[in-house]
Amino acid sequence: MALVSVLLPYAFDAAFTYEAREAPPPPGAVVTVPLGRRIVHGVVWDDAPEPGIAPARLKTLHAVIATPALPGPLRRFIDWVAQYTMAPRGEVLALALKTGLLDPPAPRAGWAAGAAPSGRITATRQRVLDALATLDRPTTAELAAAAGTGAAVVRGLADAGLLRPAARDPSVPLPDPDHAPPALSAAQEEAAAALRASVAARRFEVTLLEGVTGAGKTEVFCEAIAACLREGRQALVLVPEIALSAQFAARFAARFGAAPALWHSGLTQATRRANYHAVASGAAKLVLGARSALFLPFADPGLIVVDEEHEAAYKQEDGVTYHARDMAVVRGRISGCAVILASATPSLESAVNAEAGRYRHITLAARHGGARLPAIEAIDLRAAPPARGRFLSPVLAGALETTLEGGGQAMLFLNRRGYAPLTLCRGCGHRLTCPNCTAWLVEHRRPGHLLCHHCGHAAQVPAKCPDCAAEQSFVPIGPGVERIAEEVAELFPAARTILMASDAITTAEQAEAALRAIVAHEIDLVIGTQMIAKGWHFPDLVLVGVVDADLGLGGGDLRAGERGAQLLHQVAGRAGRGRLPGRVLLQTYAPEHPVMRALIGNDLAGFRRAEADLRAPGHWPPFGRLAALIVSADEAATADAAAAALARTQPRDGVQVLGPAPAPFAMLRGRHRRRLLLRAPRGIAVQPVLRAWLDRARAEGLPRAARIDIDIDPISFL
DNA sequence: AGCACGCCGACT
DNA sequence: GTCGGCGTGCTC
Repeated sequence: MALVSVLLPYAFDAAFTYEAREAPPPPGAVVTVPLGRRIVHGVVWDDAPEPGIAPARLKTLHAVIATPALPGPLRRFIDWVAQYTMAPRGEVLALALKTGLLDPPAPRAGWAAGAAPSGRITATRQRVLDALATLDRPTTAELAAAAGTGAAVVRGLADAGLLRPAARDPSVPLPDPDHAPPALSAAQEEAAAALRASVAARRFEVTLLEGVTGAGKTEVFCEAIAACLREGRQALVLVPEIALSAQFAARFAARFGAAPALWHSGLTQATRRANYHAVASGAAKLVLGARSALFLPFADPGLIVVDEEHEAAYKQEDGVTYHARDMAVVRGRISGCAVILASATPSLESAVNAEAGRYRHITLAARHGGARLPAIEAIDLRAAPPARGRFLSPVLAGALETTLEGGGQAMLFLNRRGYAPLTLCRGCGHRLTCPNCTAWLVEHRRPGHLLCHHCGHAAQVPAKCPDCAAEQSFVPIGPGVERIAEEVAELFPAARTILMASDAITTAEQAEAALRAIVAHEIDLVIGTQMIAKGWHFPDLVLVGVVDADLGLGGGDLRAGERGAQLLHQVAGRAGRGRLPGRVLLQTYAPEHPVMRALIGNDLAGFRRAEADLRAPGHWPPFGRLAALIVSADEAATADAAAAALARTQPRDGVQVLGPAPAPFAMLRGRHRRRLLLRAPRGIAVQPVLRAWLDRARAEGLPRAARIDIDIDPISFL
């Protein structure tokens, strides 16, 4: 009897061997197999079956599921991601194989012309029959809408035998590459031509598409998508967060005359299932999704676009820790298709790859449609400090006043949710911290409580200080966006404002409604966090004020400067996108900081070179590799013992180990954390080094109660 | 991921 | 005396 290898979507690295009674199903087939006393889903894998399994343990394949097989490139991608991230292969398979999606979506009840031409044909009934002739098995609602009548007429025709039920597979709208091609500038057209050629070459090639904010990158990569559609192949566009997907979906619908198939966690099960099968069959030609869309079973992928490729949100932090931008490149290589990385502020990784010739580099240096880049100035808070208890310097307040009086739209950016990031006792300086995490509790006035941003712990401000027993002694320190909104309401009571933060705007619909109100200029002043930095196009926005440009630049994080420059550049890019020139004011205590200088001088390329010069000598990424070992345990002593065991057994030749140190949040969600960092030159594969290290540590008594999480290419250092 | 087996606390 | 807590370990 034949043996088959089946990979199961659980934390197993090895495929299990089963016996097949009939001809074994080919690799990729989705099957059910017995596991313990359960029947579970799995996928026939490419590994050679293990012949040595004791016959008593060997079980028999249960069934082959009638669902699309996982294509070979996807299987190889899963294997690759697993070996790279050091996650068990089954855990990576679980990202692709979701049990609830396997059944094909139910056909939709539709109508076709009936056989019996009986019954009266009224004018309305005739309209329905005319509409029917132009549609493919429409549903009752579609048919009624097309005929401009109600469902009752359709029912009546069905009862009279003039319509018969005819089920229809859920159709996916077909995007048309020539639906509404935009007028491109000469620079855009040149870039578009290069990208079209890259897609048409039908082979792996990565292009870094760098364009200043407002340069029209989207129009340009839409030309690559059009080329892909003309080839009849599928295009995938990744966005860093789903808040952006609604805006993109609308733009694609306008450009291609059909909405893209969406893929993100916010979809209903029925939609996910329909889209999964449409992707697998190849019917969905344009897919817009979050990072998990990389694991969809594309039938014929021709292009992958990673928009805002520098975004940290592409890094999956829990479970399998992968960077979707890097994995998109791998997916493209394995699938043999073109990859486009688009950004106004490319990551140093991608910039270095482009410079080294591994990626093609296309730059759009000017804004589209004659709009100019905004003028960026620093406000030195040492020279022009805000009044006591205020956070807007007189210079910024004055600029806001001028803008608002002139009927202009303005934006205030502060990357901090809530009212105040810190609450402390006036008497003794006691700070309110989270009991589960090493973090301050952030005051939120809207629901009216303190909140831990790491574990969600909520609390009330205590009436008495737990340390010095002083009564009513707690005061909020520092601003969050809610506090800025309060200050703005006092300064400009007549201004129509909106507060955009993730706690206020949680759904795509809310984001869309806010976007509409701002574009319609029903809002004078937008106050927001990170959420307002990205992608939005507000044509009337002329002034952007950054409340705390220094925020996030300290703290010793490797990428703090790079991230700060990217974020501030993105925010600044919201200004002056329409006809009016934009102005950006950065409130800072360090106007001479390289990040401020790069922004004011509009010299991000120079900033990147300076960053590269800082990182290259020490083999810091992207000139070397990093891997983080996060040790966590219920007891601090256990975490310390495990960290010590890892330190004792650390690898020595050619690599360097930093730590152990308390992880920046030494306690998170009630677990004690320690971190070790492995740094290696670029040419060394860190995975084998880590594997050998863990083996040594286990042999030397690594406490079993400690958990070790591995993060290859860590980016956040939290 | 489940679902076992396996050793220590409050009940019919 | 038993029911049951969830800690480690195994599943072809």
